[in-house]
Amino acid sequence: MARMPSAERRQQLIEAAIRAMTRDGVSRTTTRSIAAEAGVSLSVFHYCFDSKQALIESVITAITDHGVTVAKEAIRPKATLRETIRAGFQAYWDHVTANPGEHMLTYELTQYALRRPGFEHLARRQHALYCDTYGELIEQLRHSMGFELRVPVPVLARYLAAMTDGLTLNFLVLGNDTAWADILDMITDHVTGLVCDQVQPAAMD
Amino acid sequence: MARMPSAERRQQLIEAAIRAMTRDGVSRTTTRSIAAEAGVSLSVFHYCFDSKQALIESVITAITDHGVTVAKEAIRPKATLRETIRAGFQAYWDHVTANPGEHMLTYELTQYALRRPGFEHLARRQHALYCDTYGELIEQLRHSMGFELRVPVPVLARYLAAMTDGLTLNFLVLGNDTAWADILDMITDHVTGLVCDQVQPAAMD
DNA sequence: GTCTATAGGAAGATAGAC
DNA sequence: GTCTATCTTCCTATAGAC
Repeated sequence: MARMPSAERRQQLIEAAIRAMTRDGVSRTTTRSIAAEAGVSLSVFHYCFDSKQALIESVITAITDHGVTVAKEAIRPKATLRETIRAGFQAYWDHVTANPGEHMLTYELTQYALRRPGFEHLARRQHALYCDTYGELIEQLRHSMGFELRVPVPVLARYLAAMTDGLTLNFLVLGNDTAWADILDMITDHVTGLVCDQVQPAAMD
Repeated sequence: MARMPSAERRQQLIEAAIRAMTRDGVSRTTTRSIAAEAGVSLSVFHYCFDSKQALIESVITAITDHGVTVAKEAIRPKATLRETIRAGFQAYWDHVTANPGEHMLTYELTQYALRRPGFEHLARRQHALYCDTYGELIEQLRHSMGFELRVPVPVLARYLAAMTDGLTLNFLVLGNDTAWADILDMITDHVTGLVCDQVQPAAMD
């Protein structure tokens, strides 16, 4: 194999690990299968990472950061607040249905982290970042569209992070057998009802 | 060790497996550790179960049925619909905070089942049962307290199953650092607002 | 930096005595 | 039914040549 700087090899191994874990599940993914997926030998793996745990730590960080990006891109201002919220939920949901393996992997890694002593902080960082991201998106909308909320922003943010997580897991288990659109409509109504308008709701920033 | 009928030994091993998995996590629980927890030798394990997977199948079934029981016991009619709903959420939440390991194990087993070919049906059964249980509880309340809903029962049931699941996972990761009571209040308001009264809301069956 | 080869251990499952 | 002992396989990690 061609020689390559360590940093690049590390990135290559992280991406290979994500592919292998998405395909086979975290518990069935071995250092050998990751090295094979990356097209390198086993000792190259251990040249770049001290241990399997060190690699997984990098994988969790990468997956978490990517998840935050996905959530942020789901919000695109529309004509009304309701449409903005509904479209945001839909964009997130489209990502889930289009990339079930990626979301499945996220859950697996959360539990992996919770179960390894010294790794709990990675799981906490992941969920805290999601809560913070929702909080930022709410504040952003609140300022651009001009409204107040009947509940504190952190409470709503925590609820949204947890609730979407639960819907996602439920979809991963039960699949597309249900009128998910009805559920997204219902939570849109709920969230929309939590705002008390201060200016014209149709006005954009 | 004392001789024992197979059925009893099987039950003993299932309970030992649940204790070991709750303590160590599913992936770190071995046939040896289960046998040790049950106080029997490794070959007794394989005398009672063809394989580790066969035992885990029994464990998943047991855990799922227990979870349904917990959910059903959370609902106890109160003076008003709102109080009934709020107390139901609280009872479920008290169970989560008092038995985090049990709920954690439930999530782990769901993923274990999703990842083993031929075991997906156990994960689906688990989540389908939860949805059905919520559906039954809703119908029961609807008849005893006399009201109609603005959304179809299966939609609300699916939402409640998924949402509580998400809140639980969020708690398991982030712990008790938040005003969870505010979130339970908020979802109580939401659900209460979904009913359109047909008779006196304070009347009990 | 990358390779081949192997150390060292732990896992699931089985054999055969009692 | 239960035991001890063992088979077989697969894993992480390392050693040492190139």
